[in-house]
Amino acid sequence: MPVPKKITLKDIAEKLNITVATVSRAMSNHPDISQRIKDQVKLLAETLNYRPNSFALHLRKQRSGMIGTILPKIIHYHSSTILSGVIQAAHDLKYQVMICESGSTPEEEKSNAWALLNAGVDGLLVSLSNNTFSESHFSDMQNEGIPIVFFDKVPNSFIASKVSTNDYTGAYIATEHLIEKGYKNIAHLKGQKGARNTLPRYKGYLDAIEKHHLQANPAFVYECTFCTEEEGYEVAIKMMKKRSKPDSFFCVNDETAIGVLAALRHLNIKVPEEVGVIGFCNLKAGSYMNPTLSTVDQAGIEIGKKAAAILIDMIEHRNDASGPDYKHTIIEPQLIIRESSAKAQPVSFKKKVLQKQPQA
Amino acid sequence: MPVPKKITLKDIAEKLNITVATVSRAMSNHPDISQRIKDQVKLLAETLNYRPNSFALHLRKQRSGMIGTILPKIIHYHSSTILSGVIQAAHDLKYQVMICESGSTPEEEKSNAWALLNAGVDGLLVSLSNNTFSESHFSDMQNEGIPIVFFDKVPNSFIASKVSTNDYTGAYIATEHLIEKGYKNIAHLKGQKGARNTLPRYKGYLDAIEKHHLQANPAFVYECTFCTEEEGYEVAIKMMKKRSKPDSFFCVNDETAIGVLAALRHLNIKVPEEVGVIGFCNLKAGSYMNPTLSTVDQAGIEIGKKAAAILIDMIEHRNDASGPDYKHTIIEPQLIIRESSAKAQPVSFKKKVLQKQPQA
DNA sequence: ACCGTTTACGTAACCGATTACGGTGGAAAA
DNA sequence: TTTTCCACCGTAATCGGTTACGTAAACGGT
Repeated sequence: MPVPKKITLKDIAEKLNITVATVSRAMSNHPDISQRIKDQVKLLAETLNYRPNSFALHLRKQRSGMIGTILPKIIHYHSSTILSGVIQAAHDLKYQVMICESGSTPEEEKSNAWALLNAGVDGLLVSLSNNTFSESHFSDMQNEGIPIVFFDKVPNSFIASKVSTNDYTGAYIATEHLIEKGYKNIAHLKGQKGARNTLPRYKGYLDAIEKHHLQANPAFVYECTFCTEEEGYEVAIKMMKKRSKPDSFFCVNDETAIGVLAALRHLNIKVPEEVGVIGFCNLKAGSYMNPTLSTVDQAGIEIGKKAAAILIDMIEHRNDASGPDYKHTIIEPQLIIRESSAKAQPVSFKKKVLQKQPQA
Repeated sequence: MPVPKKITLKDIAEKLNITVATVSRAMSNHPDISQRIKDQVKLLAETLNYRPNSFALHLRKQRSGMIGTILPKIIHYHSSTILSGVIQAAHDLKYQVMICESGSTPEEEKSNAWALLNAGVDGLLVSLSNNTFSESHFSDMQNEGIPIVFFDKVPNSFIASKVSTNDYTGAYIATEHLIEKGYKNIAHLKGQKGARNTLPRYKGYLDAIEKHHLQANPAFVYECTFCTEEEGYEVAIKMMKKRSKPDSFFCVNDETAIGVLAALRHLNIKVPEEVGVIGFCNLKAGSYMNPTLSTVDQAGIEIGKKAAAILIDMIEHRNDASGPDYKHTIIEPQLIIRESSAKAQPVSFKKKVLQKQPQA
């Protein structure tokens, strides 16, 4: 197929016997250009289907209006939710989004970052892989003046702009919710050893228990290896077959919580009457369960929107005199109470709550 | 912060008292350049952290190595799976992926397409929104020589390269599977009126029934409005309360199938012993159900990979003398048999199967 | 000594836009 | 009539690379 040659300003200029400069100015309504020429140019541009060459514009402006996004895996519900937020915010600000999957390896992550920069993105949005412990390549980029915002899975010590959910308070309110419902022996299925959110969630769990003067039982805490439904199932079966068993489960994610629900069903244990369960992530699947799964929602859309907005702000103010002030924006997660934790409240607690809110 | 000036070939040339042309050639190992100069240039480029300006390269080559992807919604599991496939294939071929969400409106779809082209993508990957009935804007682009591949939700009559799953055979094998399991009164929850896959799946369902000499019962066919779990639940409750009720359900998607499962559970009907259920999509949630949900897997990764590969092939051969041959690549879906349809086979059918495979 | 070839680099055009600066022609002011 | 000024458009530099073409020096052969 003879690809139709792309129309350039030069083509229009030649047909009208004027120069490209005049055409360019006519297109952008420059006051120096007569109305007659403007009309001619615009008409011809319209009929020829002229569209400016983006490559030339990018070269001239030294900006592309594109941001790059790197995340471990897209198919995770949480990831795609965040990505959706990124895209929405970016589009509102007239930016396009490029995307890479690091597949949880630091090497891919690094090569993806450079690939995106080589493709011409104005800035980078990065959700770290669980296996990334050195952020040196990102500091190189920062030193070169490339705007970077970390989101969701953010580095601990590395100084940069970050946006993430508060894993600690998420775990805290989930655990506290179970306590308020009257559960006293709360088990916790921890995340993997390396995972970034494992410790904050564990600490939130511990602190909520301590705050409410309950005893944390180390036998009720299990560190997951895979964080899958299968593992949740097996762990719950084991725990519930011991003599000293928990009366509720706070799980590091919804997958394991769903496994726990399956185990309890298998053991003919009533949820939430006998045992309560709460997860973390607000997977769609949780609302399909029987009973439906209580969980913690991480407001993925908000994380994505916020991160993109911050990045684009950095891009558009990168020449400002004042240095960049790196901030860590923390999005508060929200409790989603469904059936798996909806036990009737013990009377004592109802009283407490009423006392706290005298004019309920 | 004083953004460090980006190093260009000019900087290197000046420091070494040579011209940019020489530097350029030295960097690309041109035979005309002496080893001494090459060494000097490469060393300096390394120490100065030189990286070529992508905008200049794009302008020169008139190609960016980026492809644009438009899909209705990313958070759908099926969409993100396809997207993942697109990214994998694109990266293997050294392409980057830009992405837009059309949110199921033709206007967004159109503006997204132009926005991607204005951003400089070399080609377009499009999954149509359900509400897109006119593909005229895409034909404009095609006429301009812009490579476009439609995937997943593809247009019917519009002539272009397309990649999609075979909805017809997917429905056929799902229905046939139920028949082989001995179910005889198969209900079908159809998709929405407008949706692209509604009719093929309906036809696959009908043909499988006819092929096996069963009677299709119009009372067992329901056209969904929302295709949600709730709707599946309500429809199943209604159907199962009538005098003449189905003994199995083939649902247009897993959501409605999950709703049907919930309804049957509520009615204390045993699955799969009394009633069989099969969905379509292979959502993760289906494997969490009790009983686990049989379904049809659409091989999203394959769709994405194939579509990206075809598009990039079009991009890289767009100047070939022969015109583009638009092909419709059809990916065959796969039956995922789980508990919700795993009834013991009737003897007659076992015989049949054994007869068909004499040396089993 | 003369000429052709090779080696190794420079010159300049090009990709397609934007824009500072320069120039011309005509009308109004002096 | 000359000067001035403005309206209007052209010239050329620029962004940062690539590459066709030109050319100086060195080298070898006769």
